Amino acid sequence: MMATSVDDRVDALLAKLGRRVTGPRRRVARLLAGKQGSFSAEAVNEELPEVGRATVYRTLKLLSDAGVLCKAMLPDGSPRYSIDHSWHHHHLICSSCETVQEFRSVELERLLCELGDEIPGRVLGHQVDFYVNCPDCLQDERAVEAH
Amino acid sequence: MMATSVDDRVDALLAKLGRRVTGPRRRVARLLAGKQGSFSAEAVNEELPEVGRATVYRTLKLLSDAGVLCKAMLPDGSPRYSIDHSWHHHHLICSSCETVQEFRSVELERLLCELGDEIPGRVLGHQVDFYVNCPDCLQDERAVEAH
DNA sequence: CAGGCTGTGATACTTCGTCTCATAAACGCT
DNA sequence: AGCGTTTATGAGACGAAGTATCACAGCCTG
Repeated sequence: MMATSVDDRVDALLAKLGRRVTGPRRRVARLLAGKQGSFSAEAVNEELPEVGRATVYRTLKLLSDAGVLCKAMLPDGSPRYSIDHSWHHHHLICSSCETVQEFRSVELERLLCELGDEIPGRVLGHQVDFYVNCPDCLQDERAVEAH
Repeated sequence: MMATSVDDRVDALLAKLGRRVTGPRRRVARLLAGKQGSFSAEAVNEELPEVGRATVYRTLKLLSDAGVLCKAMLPDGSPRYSIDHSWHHHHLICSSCETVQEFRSVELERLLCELGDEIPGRVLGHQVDFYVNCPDCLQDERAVEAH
């Protein structure tokens, strides 16, 4: 059944990590599975009053570390989580609605890799963010302009 | 005289912005002028106990907006300020000592610009961060390994 | 079912930044 | 220089976001 597939995947993930399968973790995972776009830790916390705040934060960190979630920073430094759909990607961050979208470019990746060789020291990773106004927000903007 | 050159530049900047030249602003600017590398707002605050916290934050924002300082985010989202030496640049962030360095590449800039055209919506800006272990930290690491 | 870990949740605490507001300082004008 | 307007300051309250603590619960193994 569909209803159990999320649980199954969470079970498998936790087993792989040697962590226990618990009610709160399932509840968080189920909520996330049903979410579109990006969300803040605090939003998750508010939507799950039956799960303690500490546990929400712990679980988000757990899932981030496991690569299920990915954490992006808004321009002001506040984190947003989103389901990690693809292995290595970058972000399109809407400055207006604060939504985060994934973005990929083979070319970009290749260039960044080349540049890494010229950088003194050891390169651990990189991050590219585009700050944008997403199509939806542009639409709204036009609607406002037209009264 | 050398002693007044920092003040002169701050005076000119503030005049250009239509802001007042005040003691606290001079004190912050003088401190920053003598700094190497990157620093947190709180560090500046601690080094200037005679300047109020709100004023330190306000002045850092002022100088950031004016392009004198530039604000980079550590992987955990905490901001670091550094003197902005060149107009458009990206960052090398050491995960170990948390130092931020400037980084520039014409090629990268061109590619990012091209990619911007393909992105749906309006692109406002972009940001590229490399997470590294800087040469100094690698040196220290080797020293530790060798007992 | 006993005993040990792991996980949980209430809550205190910390950190970082903003807001408020009475006071003080800067600056243009004369 | 003195005056009045405007802007800036600083003490402290406030708020948001995340972490630490710790007693207790519940899962798992033997």
